[in-house]
Amino acid sequence: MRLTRYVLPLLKETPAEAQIVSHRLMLRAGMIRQSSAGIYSWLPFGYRALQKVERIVHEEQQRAGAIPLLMPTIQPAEIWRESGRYDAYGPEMLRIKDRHEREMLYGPTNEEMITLLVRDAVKSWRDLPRNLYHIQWKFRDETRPRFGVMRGREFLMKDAYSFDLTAEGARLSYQKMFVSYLKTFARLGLTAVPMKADTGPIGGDLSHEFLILAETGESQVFVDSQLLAKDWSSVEVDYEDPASVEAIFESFTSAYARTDETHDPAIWAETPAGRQVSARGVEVGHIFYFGTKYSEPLKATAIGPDGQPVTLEMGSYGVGVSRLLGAIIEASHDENGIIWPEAAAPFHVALVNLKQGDAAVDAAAGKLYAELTAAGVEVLYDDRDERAGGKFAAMDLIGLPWRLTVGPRGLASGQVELRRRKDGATEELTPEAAVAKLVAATRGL
RNA sequence: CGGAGUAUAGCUCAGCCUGGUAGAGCGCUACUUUCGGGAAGUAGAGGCCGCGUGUUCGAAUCACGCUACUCCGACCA
Repeated sequence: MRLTRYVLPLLKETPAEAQIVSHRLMLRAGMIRQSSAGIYSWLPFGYRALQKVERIVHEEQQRAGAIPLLMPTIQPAEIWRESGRYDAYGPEMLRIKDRHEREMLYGPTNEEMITLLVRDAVKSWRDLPRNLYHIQWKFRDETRPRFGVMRGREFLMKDAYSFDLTAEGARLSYQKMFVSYLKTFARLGLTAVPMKADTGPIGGDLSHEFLILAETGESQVFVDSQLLAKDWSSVEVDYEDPASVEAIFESFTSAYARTDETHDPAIWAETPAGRQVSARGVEVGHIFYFGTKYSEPLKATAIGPDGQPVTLEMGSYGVGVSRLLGAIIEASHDENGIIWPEAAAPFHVALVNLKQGDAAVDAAAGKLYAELTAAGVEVLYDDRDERAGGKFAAMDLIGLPWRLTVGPRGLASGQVELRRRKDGATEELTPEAAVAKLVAATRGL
């Protein structure tokens, strides 16, 4: 993409409303603009990042056996009456009426809707287990939205729902999603620590929140450093093998990791003092096993092998996709701007033409742009007629993983400059070598 | 939902106390010089001063009402 043909409204100064760094940087980098409290437009650059994250979530869900579908944002009130949640949900639910005075709502979550779909579509134990998910906008009318997309009212969420014949089966479904979350967050360059969460009336140990450690996190967390020291980036699993899934689940849940909600000082004390890490965290995922809480009132059953109907065992699994964008930036930035993890970066490379209008530089940069693009590398080509300092500052702000600089000085000796955003590592190399290196570095993203 | 604030140019803000027809910096447009880490000059464009009512000869400024937004707290992917 040529910057002169793009829409990337960068802000030099920090907008007054932004309190935390990710919100400031998302506004300054031209990713989002607020529409009303807790509701945002995603500008082209932010939308690309959102799509990158979405794609990774899709891939890891499907790898774990979940099946994508798409349910509506607007739901009829009656299905919530059927589950008994319509009155219980409270003012967080945005309730609306259509022209026929029918009561509708903007979905804050989809348990009812998916349960009804599955009730009609799944009749036999042979059709189980199943896990269905979608990535869809949700609305929760929070009393106090804040922190940009970290706590919006409208937000993009991945929600998966598992259906099993038995509680043991549901446990495996739960563990598969658990592992899938580990892999999803790892691909995004994040360490999202699974923490024991409240299970409500169901009880048991099958609810976890995944939190990214960040100073601006909303929750206080307590974690055994041994858990943080694990290798998060190369979790290998065979989803077809329950023992493999279980082993990973066990290895990531054995050490102490809790938020202030479930924190128990007595148990915490059993963790050696030298390993006790207390920090702040941002919740980016939450998974539950809740048994027949919805299948019971909504009468979702399947005929078992013995010919008798069985009420389905359910779990639900959420990832705050739009929130993840904020969380990634909270976890990865410096004083100059965003530092995108490679997998989430809106573009792979910022190609900087230092002397727009100079025939030799234009030609060299244009050739690099064409070759990289043809090779599948996503390039944002800064072909604006700006001074070097302004371009560098802008590119630092938007934080693409690589910056390839072409200028008359280097070109005189046949060199271009390749700089890595995350550590500033810089090298001079030929344009051909730069293309080769970038193609190799971005392969498989 | 309790408490506290804010609303003036695209952004950051001044002006309001003490009423007299709208300001700065950045950004934007044109030109000149400059040009490898946010350059300088000159000339421009850009405002129902959140909305309404009232007071007044006259309201960005005073009074009342409303709306939106932000912050602190209680709650949430």
